[in-house]
Amino acid sequence: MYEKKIPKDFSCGFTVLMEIIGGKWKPYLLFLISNGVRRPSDLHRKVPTATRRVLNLQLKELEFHGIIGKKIYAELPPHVEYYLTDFGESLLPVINAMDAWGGGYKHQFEQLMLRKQVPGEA
Amino acid sequence: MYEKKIPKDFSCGFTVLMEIIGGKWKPYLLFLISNGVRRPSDLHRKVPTATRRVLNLQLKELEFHGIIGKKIYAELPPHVEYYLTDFGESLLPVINAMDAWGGGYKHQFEQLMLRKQVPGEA
DNA sequence: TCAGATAGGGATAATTTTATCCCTGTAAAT
DNA sequence: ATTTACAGGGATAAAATTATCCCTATCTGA
Repeated sequence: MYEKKIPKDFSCGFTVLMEIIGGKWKPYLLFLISNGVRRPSDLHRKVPTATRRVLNLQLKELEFHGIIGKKIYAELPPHVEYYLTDFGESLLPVINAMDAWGGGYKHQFEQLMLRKQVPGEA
Repeated sequence: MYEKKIPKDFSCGFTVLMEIIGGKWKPYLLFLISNGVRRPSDLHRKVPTATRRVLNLQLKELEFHGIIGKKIYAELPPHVEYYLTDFGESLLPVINAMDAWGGGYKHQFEQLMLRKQVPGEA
């Protein structure tokens, strides 16, 4: 993936969690997969903003940690499907809690961000 | 802080949460502050790995979002104390849930990371 | 008077994460 | 025969985040 020069301290559970779901597209990919979007091309259609390349990288990391699994069908043209593992399922409540908290703050958050963008205005 | 070039989509609660606590030292700072470590210099002593500069930046962002507050005592030498706001308190359960999940996976995680480091070994 | 503690921040470098570009291969359809 | 859909990845650039270095100011104590 990428050889880190500054070692992280994984004695903290929080840091461990972040290592696993802390990629730009990972939480969204998990959401999609848990909602039945399984094939790489379908996932890409749902997240056209990201490149296939980038999605592949994030999927590979999720797979590395056993959050998702990958079924490769011996067909041509290629056919691949991702699925949430039981371990991955155990993550959903946590992600939902995070999303819920953030959702509650969203409105106020947007107000704040607006002020940041427009300090004096031209 | 830093003028971003690629706009983020904050319509998602998860993204909002990440914007708030997604800094390298922020969760740990929150933990410390919620446990009574209030003054900048004390926080730095607890996190000597980070520079005062960096801690200040992260603290400023937490303050910006109303997670923590700052009391400036009109004394010399300067005296500053941070505290968790009520809003910040509401974040603790979420952070705890995250930490708990990661803590449960920690052991297995360490095993995985070891293999990553030592593919074939010299 | 000089070191050390308090708190803060500008300028810039290093690190880490994402994005972009382009290439491989096969089968079905036009 | 050329295009399209499928899946995957190397090389490299850009963006974002952290880290490093150094300077300001005031008061206390040696």
